[in-house]
Amino acid sequence: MALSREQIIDAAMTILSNYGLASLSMRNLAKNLGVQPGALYWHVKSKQDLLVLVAERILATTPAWIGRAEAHSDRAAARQAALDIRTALTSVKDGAEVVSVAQALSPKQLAPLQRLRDTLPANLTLRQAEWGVRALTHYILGAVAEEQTHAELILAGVAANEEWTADTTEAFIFGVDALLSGLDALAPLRIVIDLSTDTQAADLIQ
Amino acid sequence: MALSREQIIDAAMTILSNYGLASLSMRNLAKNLGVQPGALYWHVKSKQDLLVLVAERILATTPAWIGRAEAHSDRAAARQAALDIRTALTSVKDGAEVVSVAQALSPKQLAPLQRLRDTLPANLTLRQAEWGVRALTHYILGAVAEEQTHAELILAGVAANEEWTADTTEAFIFGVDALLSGLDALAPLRIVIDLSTDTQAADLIQ
DNA sequence: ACCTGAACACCGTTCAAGT
DNA sequence: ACCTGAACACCGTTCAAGT
Repeated sequence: MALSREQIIDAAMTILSNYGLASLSMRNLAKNLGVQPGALYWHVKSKQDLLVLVAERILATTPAWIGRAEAHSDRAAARQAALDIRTALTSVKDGAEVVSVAQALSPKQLAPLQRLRDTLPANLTLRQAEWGVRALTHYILGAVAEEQTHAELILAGVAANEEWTADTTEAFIFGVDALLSGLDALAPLRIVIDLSTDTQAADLIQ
Repeated sequence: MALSREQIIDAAMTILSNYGLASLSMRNLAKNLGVQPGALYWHVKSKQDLLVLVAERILATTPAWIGRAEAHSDRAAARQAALDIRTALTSVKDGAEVVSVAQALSPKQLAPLQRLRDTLPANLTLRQAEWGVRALTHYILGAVAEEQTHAELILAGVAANEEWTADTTEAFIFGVDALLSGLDALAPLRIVIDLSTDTQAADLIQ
């Protein structure tokens, strides 16, 4: 049967889970699929292209919270969203790094991250909300990437298991809470105006 | 005259400035120095080793604020420190990515980042301060890396110059302020105790 | 439509041997 | 002490040619 794009992503995920990003080469991937390297390029434009697909797959295990208005502006929901993304990233070796690279290659292509916006304080400016999502995203990806590479260095016996390593979840949440609390504090005062009837005010908010 | 480690770092910085991280290979570096690739390995343990040295050089252009107690817990000082780090990173193509990689390879080796701690709220727990530095670091490196790769994509004509690109400094500061404000909010209440005379209290704080 | 074979232009690293 | 030459084991990507 003919090779498929989905098969390629599957094989990539397997390599990632077992050996990590360093082993995810097009040649090695082809070997695992019993195919010549060039064959992959009929299904996928480039390695960068593939990495974006893999990143989407990694984040796909994320629950479909949000997009639902009830979650909006709920601090607990935001914290939970961050934790869900974290577990998705942690489910595969070097997951955070893969997503980081993918997001650098094609920014804002990754829907689950963009959906963090709906959990942020509702009274943020549009620009502020955009900045807030990016700040949260940078924090999450950076923090989890550090967790993962540090954990792998320990497994390899290269690094010592320092004391701070232990409560990695607590540390993660601390950063998320700090960011969320700060976003709340920086948000403009909440002014109750019905924008559907007051179009002048709607303009002012940009 | 014999090659020196310093010369190698110089040449690496030149390549970085002119062509970016993708062009910084050991082989290309050797060619620029008029030397065989193997020669580099007498002065440097590995490419990873070199990247850490280059990262230190990039951050070395950072002013030697802090470490001075006056800066401690001053929000304006913290904001300025973050901005100084940002300009250091921006001074070289892919600077933020280089430092990110270096920091992933040998965490906490990079002094200027660690010195951010001295600008954080003084009443944070030791653990909290450590987490705070890491959160700030992740944010700074992530945000500046995005700025830089996005700017390079625009130069290459690959990406469109979207509207949000403009006030990149404003966006950066917004994130820093959010984080700092959040850290303030999460810090334990400030209790005025003279630890030099009250050793029991000193123990409690860990 | 889908893949092979083979090539092109690269990598990082090691190490005997030279000076 | 410092470097060359040459090799080892890899990369991503392209593309005529096959089926």
